[in-house]
Amino acid sequence: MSPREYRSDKRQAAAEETRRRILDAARALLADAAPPRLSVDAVAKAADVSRQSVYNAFGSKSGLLEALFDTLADRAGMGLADAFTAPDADQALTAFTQMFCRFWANDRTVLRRLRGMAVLDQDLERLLRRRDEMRRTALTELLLRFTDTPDAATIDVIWQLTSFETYDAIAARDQTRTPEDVAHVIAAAATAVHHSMPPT
Amino acid sequence: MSPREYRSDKRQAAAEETRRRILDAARALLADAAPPRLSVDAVAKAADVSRQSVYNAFGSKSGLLEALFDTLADRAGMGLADAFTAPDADQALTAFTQMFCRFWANDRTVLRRLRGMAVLDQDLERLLRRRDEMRRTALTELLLRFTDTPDAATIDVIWQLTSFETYDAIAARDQTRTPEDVAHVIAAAATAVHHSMPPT
DNA sequence: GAATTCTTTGGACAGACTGTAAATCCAATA
DNA sequence: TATTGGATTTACAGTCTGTCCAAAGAATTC
Repeated sequence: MSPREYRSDKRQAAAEETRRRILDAARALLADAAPPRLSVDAVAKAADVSRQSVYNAFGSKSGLLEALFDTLADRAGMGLADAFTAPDADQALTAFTQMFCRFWANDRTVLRRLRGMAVLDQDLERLLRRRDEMRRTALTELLLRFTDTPDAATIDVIWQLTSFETYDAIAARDQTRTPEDVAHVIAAAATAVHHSMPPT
Repeated sequence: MSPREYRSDKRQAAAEETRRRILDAARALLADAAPPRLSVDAVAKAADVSRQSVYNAFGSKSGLLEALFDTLADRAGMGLADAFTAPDADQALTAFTQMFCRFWANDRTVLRRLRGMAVLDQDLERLLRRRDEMRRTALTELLLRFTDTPDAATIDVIWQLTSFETYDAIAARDQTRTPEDVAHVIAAAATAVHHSMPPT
């Protein structure tokens, strides 16, 4: 009748381990060259785990994709210190851009596919939107350090310039460009737009 | 043995008609608020046509999506005359931007979903890439009228600024903006980037 | 050691979807 | 009237998601 008190570290650690294995397998599959579609079955096989365990750990395919995106996205936003300690707006914008381009470059294929899948998956879509929104608030804060009332339209444009879509498109245009090159191109555009900002 | 010479206008017209009906139904479904997924069955039902007819007319679901995108995209590129007769680069870029924004605004939801599906559909992906490439060559030609050797990186950025992704993101940020407002915001950014173009 | 709890596994199943095939119907045409 | 292209109907194979359940394995508590 009265339930026993259970507090296990080994079991919890093991569960975390399989979670991690599944996420790793999913990431590897999505990063692979030709994945026509990502099935839960394929992920389970790649992680050497039963299909049921995937549902056990993440509830659904959407849950798995959301968790995967979160693990990738959590790494972003970490290195924004450079941008926020820059002495002027140009250097701040450049640091901001570089930071995100590094992040986009890291898991480019995976991110592109996740974003594609989000179009058909409302939960995932909401998650991505929330993350993009975080980038925008960070950008707004950044510009507030150098401008009293930054123009909303300008922020929107720079926000879009620092998006994954822009990085992916520019990087795809010229395969010889390194992520740093792409960041440089985007940062130049961002500062140009910023300089043309109308006075309020 | 010898096949009759059949040249029917009525039959061909009827076939065209069902094709059109199917495309219309698919577009309507994709434009609808909450389409969790677009199945061939749903399209057939909405077009009041058998599922087999869809395969008859388009071969596969990919074929249907490609045809749908083509009918939408063919309307673009029509109204570029304004841009190519503009007296200076700024007006040309503005006309160019407005033209595409009008197009993006027309079938915004459908385009967004088609682009999402393209991530999981190689044929569709190739088609979209080809269309985007056409926009880039048009843009290059346009800038060649006012600049001897336009900077490749600058073109890439303006190309991205006039993309559907940029339009969609900027329009989504502020629902009160009309398509013309969005075009204005983007055109301002494009001209700013163009002005900052490094001399060659 | 024995009971208890959590996790994983395997199999089976319903339901939705894509794509193919064969038989049939219908209207336009020769 | 016989023929033909297109549309319909029905059936089927195969894949995928998501759920249920019974059983096994392992760690933890008593």
